Amino acid sequence: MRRSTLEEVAALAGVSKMTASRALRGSSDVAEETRRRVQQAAERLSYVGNRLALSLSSQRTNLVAVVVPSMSNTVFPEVLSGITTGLAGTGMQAVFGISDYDEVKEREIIRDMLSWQPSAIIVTGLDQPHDTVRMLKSAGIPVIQVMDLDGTPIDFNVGLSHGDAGRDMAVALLAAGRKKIAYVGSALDKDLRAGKRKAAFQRVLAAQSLSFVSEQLDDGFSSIALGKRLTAHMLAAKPEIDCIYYSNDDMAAGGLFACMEAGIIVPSQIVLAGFNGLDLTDSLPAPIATSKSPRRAMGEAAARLITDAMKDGEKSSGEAGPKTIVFKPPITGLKQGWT
Amino acid sequence: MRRSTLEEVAALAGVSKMTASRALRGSSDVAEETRRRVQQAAERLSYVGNRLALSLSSQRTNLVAVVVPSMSNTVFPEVLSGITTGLAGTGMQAVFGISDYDEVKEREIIRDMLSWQPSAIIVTGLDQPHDTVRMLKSAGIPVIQVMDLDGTPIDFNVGLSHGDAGRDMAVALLAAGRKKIAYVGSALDKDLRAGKRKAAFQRVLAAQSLSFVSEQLDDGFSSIALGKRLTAHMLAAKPEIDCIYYSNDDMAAGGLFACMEAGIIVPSQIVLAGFNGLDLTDSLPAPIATSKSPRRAMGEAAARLITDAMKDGEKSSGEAGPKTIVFKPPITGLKQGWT
DNA sequence: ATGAAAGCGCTAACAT
DNA sequence: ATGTTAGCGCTTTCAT
Repeated sequence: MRRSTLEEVAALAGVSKMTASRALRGSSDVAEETRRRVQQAAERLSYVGNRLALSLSSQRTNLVAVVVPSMSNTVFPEVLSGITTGLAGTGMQAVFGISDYDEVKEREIIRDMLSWQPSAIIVTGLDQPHDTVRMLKSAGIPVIQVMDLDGTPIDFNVGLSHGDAGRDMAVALLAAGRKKIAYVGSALDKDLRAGKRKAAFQRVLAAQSLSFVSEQLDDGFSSIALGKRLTAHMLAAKPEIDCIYYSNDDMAAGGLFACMEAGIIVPSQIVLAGFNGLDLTDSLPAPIATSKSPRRAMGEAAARLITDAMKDGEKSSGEAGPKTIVFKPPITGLKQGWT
Repeated sequence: MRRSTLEEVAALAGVSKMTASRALRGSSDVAEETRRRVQQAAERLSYVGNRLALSLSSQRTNLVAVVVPSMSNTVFPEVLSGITTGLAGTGMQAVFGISDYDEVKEREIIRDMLSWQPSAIIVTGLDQPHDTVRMLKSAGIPVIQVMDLDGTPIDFNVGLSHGDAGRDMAVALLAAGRKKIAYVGSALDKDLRAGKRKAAFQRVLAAQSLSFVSEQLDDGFSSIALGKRLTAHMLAAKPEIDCIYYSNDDMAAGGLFACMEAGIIVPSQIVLAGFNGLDLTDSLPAPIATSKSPRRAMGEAAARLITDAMKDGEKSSGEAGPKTIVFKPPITGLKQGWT
């Protein structure tokens, strides 16, 4: 069953294509009677409308391209969810792409997305290679970089400083009296933001003439299972550790389960700290410290930035709102007095 | 900076639009020298290509529309991930939409997706209302319904029987000697598949003249925190319960944490059972029973069905592979001898 | 191996 | 309030 076209609807309603178009889009100056006939015709034909033609003709797609590194880590779907929510009712629609933490794939996906002529594009992080940045710049649309602030944005920027997050957590753990701190992480070559947190954390330690008493790193992607395994290893080798900083909450939750199996009491014997503030962390049988990143809010903020930019574009007005939106993730799960 | 067009690339290379088009798409009959000149021109202009025009002209988008109910439950991003993986390298590209478990929203999103003229569409479940089904049918493209098998498919179907899953779990729990079984669930009016599992579970109980000794239901979406809260309530009221079936693993994991806080030993005192087989379930400090649904594999199977259908479409050949792909989720986390 | 003409389905801009 | 003309940027088809 071939899809019916506007022309067919118009013919059935006995009007011109143009009138049919106006009627269906709810233009004001169409006779009520005409509108009804057109709508009935469209209904009868199950008319759907061809947005390729619409967008090509009108020169705007109302598409927002979004590129994230992964769908496996809950964090990114949550951001996407926020973006979708923020875009709801604006006529804009998000389209998602996954880069698999791969710069080359990311470039190809961005190119691909740009070929659909989106009205704006949201990408993860600030660490795109030069040629990707060049491509983004020459697209001539608002570019929003989300989730990270540590770097030089192309255009708009929404996120949090992972350097600050790592630093703050180190300060908080030291303030809680922890001295023998270890690190457990994974895929740091791919997850650059986790690397920034770790580096900042280490800088704080170094300032106190301290360093990680042990490190467990793995190439695989972060997961509860991996965090559990690496932690079990580490605890077996270095039982004197009194604190572990993890690349994120998944790993830290796994660490908690490893401690429980080893009969090590959290947090009195050992404090565990992650990053993200996954919902999970509020329900665990023992507290783990974490930085609560507002994923959904970041997504919504990015969406808002775009809708605002579109409005400003229309009015061709001068100033276009703030270019950077800063979030500060609070630390939870860490109480004083655990010395 | 306005986006450059094929015409501009062609002009810069000193050839016609058509030759430039062929050169960029790697058509065989273009002089090597010409091809080089065109590619250089494209490079110089950061030419990206307009897929709206391409698709409008060529009458195919190579887009696969995918509609899922949510991004908050990890399960769906995993399916999307599988679809993306399965589509990689085929020239097809997935586009995602979220229905928020709302039939009306779902219809509008499907309509919207169809307006982009996708080459195929994947939707979640078999329970779309009539008018949505009608719309899908009249789209004239392959329709793949995923994640559920209990119902009448429109076209292709990939998934598992939630009825069977609920039944099998009931049988297994009874075989493990559990008698006082309770149910904890949420959003059953929206998550129809969880409802199917529960109903089938109850049928098994009824056949043994049993029924749930207690039920805790909630309107909110499933989460670890909610599972924990509802379980704590239930255990306080009915300490004699020796088994709880949950609407899914998130809820069950929360249930486990509630038991741990209450000092109730899992699984000896109480067996907890969920659904999905989240990665989490392999690492928890006590086992919870679950049906491992192969989310990623289901996504990949759906993708494969589509790529096969496209090939068959080309050859215009008769038979088009199996229309239904059945997955059987194994039960894990449940050992005999817990009587 | 290259080019010219026509058209994909729609809307913008200008009539009337 | 309705219609006409032109064209969005590309590919298809047919020439050469």
